[in-house]
Amino acid sequence: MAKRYWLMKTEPDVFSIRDLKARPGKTEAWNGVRNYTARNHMRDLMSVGDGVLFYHSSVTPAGVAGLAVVAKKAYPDPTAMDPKSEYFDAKAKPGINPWVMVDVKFQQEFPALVTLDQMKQTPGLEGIMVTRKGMRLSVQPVTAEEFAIVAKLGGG
DNA sequence: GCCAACGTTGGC
DNA sequence: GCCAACGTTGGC
Repeated sequence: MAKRYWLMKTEPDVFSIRDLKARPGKTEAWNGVRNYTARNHMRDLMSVGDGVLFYHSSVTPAGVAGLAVVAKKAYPDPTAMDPKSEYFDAKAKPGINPWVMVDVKFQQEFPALVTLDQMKQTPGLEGIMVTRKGMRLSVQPVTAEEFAIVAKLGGG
């Protein structure tokens, strides 16, 4: 399958690019996605080697903090079946757990955040989803061109 | 199956 | 903290 590119959002207070870098193998399971569109992107379209723009949300400024890569294709997210988890979903049962996660591996942290505002002003990024008002999808597809432009802005 | 109410996201 | 946008829920 052809390599694809993604933007994945996280609140850095919860999990940041530095947390990813500090993980064993610099790899983390991307659990807690509870939106069907985002789930479908992970389950149906993501493959090992896909590029990831690692986006920090709910901070000022928000923006892409670095690059990562998909290290394992989608598999069941156990936090959905853990009553003690904040991501628990009563609909999830063994065998019918609707939620999946992928593993994501650290590639690089940008020297400076590529901010939302910067992306809005950059030619070639007119269509990137994250700049659209009200766009809150946590796993978004980006084009190879958009990925390359953001990587370059980040100094990657 | 429609759609209003509700809850959440996330930039500002 | 505000509130627009949007996804989900649930009554009908």
